[in-house]
Amino acid sequence: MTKTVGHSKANRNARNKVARNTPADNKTARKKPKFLRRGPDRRRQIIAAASELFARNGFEGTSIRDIAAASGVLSGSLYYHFPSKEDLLFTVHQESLTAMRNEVETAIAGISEPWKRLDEAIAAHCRILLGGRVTRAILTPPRYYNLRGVRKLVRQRDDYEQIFANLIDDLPLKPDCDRQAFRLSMLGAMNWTVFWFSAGGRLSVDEVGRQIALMVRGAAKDAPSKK
Amino acid sequence: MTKTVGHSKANRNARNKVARNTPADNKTARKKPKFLRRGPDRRRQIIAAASELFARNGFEGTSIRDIAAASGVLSGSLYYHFPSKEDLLFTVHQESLTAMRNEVETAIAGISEPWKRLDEAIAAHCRILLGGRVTRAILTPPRYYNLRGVRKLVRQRDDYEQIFANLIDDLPLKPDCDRQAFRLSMLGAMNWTVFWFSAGGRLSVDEVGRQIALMVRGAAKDAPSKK
Amino acid sequence: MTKTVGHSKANRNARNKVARNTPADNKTARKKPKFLRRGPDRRRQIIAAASELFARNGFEGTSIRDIAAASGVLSGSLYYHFPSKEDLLFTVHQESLTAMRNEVETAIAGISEPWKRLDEAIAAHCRILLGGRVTRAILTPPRYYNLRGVRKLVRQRDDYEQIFANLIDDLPLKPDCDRQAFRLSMLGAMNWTVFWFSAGGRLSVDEVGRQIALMVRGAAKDAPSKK
Amino acid sequence: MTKTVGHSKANRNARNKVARNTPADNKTARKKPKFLRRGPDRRRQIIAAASELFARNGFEGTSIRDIAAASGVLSGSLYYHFPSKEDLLFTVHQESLTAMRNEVETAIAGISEPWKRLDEAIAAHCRILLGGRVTRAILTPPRYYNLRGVRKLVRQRDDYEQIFANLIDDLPLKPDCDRQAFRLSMLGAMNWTVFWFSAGGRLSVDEVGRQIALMVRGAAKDAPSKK
DNA sequence: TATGAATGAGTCTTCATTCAT
DNA sequence: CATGAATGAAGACTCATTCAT
Repeated sequence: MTKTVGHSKANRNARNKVARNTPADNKTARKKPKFLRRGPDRRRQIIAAASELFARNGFEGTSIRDIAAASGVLSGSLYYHFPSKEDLLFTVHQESLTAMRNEVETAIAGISEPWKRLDEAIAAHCRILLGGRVTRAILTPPRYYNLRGVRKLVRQRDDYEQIFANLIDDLPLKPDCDRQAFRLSMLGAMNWTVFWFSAGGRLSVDEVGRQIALMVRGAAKDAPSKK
Repeated sequence: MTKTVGHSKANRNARNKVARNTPADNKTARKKPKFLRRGPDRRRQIIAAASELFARNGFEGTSIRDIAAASGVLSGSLYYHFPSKEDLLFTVHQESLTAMRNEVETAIAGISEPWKRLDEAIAAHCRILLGGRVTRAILTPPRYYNLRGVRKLVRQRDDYEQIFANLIDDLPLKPDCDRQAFRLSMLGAMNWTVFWFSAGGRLSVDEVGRQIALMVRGAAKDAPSKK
Repeated sequence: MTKTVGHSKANRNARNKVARNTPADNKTARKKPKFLRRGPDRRRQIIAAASELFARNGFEGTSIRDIAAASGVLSGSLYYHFPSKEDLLFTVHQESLTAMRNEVETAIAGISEPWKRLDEAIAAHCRILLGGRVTRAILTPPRYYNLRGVRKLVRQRDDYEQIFANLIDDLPLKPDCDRQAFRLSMLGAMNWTVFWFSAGGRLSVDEVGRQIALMVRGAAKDAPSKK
Repeated sequence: MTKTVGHSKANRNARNKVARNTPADNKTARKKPKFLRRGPDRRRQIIAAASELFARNGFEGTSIRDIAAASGVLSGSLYYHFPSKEDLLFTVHQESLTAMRNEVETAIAGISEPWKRLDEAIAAHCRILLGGRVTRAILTPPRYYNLRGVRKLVRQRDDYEQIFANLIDDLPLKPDCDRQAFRLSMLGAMNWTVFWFSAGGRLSVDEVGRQIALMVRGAAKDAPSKK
């Protein structure tokens, strides 16, 4: 009944080093820039490849070799950069959430009208989500990984979603509207788009965001339409 | 070092009937209850177990052995009932969709007011979804299976969702509201609940449905509140 | 390095019963002819089906279920008639060899000229071999089965081939011709036909036999020797 | 009860070089000689082991684990060198055919008398066949593999056998001798030797070849025909 | 840093065999 | 006699991971 995941001896000990490997500190950790290293950053390449593959095929559906191939490396080499597949997932997550946070915070900066702020946040969230640069795993944190890892993951995600919680707190909503349910439903509507949106289809990314914002307005006390 | 997969503990409660047959007590309980679980019940048991596991862990995240163990059989025995894991998934899908269709159609039968019909449909969808009897896989058809199989799957799901399309067609919506986007967003809000709803939490299943219905009302031309 | 074949508990004990199950004594062993039993003889049906399948796909390439299906039974039922797959093979063998022996002995009966006798024996051997009623396994006794079984098999085959040894003994051959090598090469030429002969092709079964007889004549005393 | 597969004992002598790496002594000999068997030799070792095992036990009768064990590797490692068992078979085939072609072409080079050329070709074919370095599978292409693969196999084999067709074309044969049947029967006589020849027996490899050549001469124009 | 090669546990699946009915 | 259902060992293959070079 207990499923084991891999045989990752290095998981615990090695994770510490990398887990907080934000873009910030791999700038400092870079040593001996040999002439052999192509591209500006192998590590970035790997993250990008992993991000896309995880998003497309899921965590279990993506093999380390897939990621390696997409990064132009052999699978063994990945382990120089990341101690385990799970760690790579965590990093991808973190990067994704950071990117989303940036996008959303930038989008709402300087706007004060509450509904307008929400509109922009929704638009930003959809924009980055459907841009294909973030991982589907963000959205569906697999509950079955070892707990330590997932807790961190979930905490990060919750931190990000707190932005929306704050936005919603500022909204005048009908009294029987539960703000938590509202937030989660709204995020659901947005996140779900990854399963049906297709680039180049009838609806543009922007239009998708606009429609969700439109739908969500309804909970307002007086259901005001956008002006 | 082997990592354990978290939820393994949580499995117990959901499987009391079957749990007796785990490898652990094989040694003592063997041989006697073999023929007791015969008949078409076995098939149902397997479908139920698979449904739950697929829902919790995804298709790739669920092993045939997991399903077998949860059904009180050995892995080889599954193949007496289903020709392949994929086939099992398809069956689970079909059953899930049939169950959902029944629940929803029953719920809206005899109701004529369009918004009320939608309310009931939402409630029914959430009810069955969060009852744990349907598979997350319905919701996120993995694109990478063999195409023939998936096409069938997607067609079935689309057939089901057509119910909602029809419901929405009858709704008086604001002119700038795209009915397709509306439907997909609404389904997203509902389907996403499987990722955050927890039974016994603050919100009941019914309340969740009510809140989604509430949110969604906003897109109405005049945003009428429930009476 | 040691491969186990199945988990056939019943092999030894049960084999005794069946191993000498010639057509002769299953006529006596037949009891209670219920109205349910279709066809003259289930047992024969199974042997026929097995014979053809072994011949076409080899021993490992044929599953008990294949044989069962081809006999109109379920796999479990085969075990009423034969204690194991290997035993079935042995029976098939025996039947094949008996059939071949009959065919060959009939063909040469009443002929006295040694070369003519050989011609007829070759023709008969090819006839029955290419008639599809005997198993390829006769020809290539897999050396890796449990020794007891194979030894019996090989003995049977050698008994049959003794007919040819006798035929050859009567032949006036060149002094440097080794009669054993002659026999084995000739049998090789004949047996190999199963790998290339195709019914309905340019050459008839009879013609194939004739050509082999023709080729083989070369070893005659008065054939031209190497210079 | 588990049956052992006979020849397992006979494996030892043929595998002395590698046998050290069997599971048995893994415990003591581990970790040290890992990198010693690197390089393209591994590939050769695997091909050699596979060739022998396929020849002895057939394709279905040989497990990937058998081959791995005989190569001093674990089964998973084979897949680093060959993408599939079938692919390994194809490679073994190709190597075998190449080896045979070389041997035969070398043997007949510089000889002009047609019968003498055939004698040498037969000798060469038998020599390499009975040297144990080629696979029985060459000879009996199992018809049930995926068609694409088998077709390639068969084509290769036919290419090789074309050498003999050419040789035979130069032969003055009796008018009623079918040259195709002659070739196939002759090849049958040769190929069949793998089923009866035993090294160290009464007949040497060379003698076997000589005897087949002798037998085959019968089809010569001036050999005595049937009366 | 990267790679080639290996590892070993795990995956899905097949199959000979058993046995209660 | 036949069947439906199960068993469990083995099969081919995958994959995260390791490590000497």
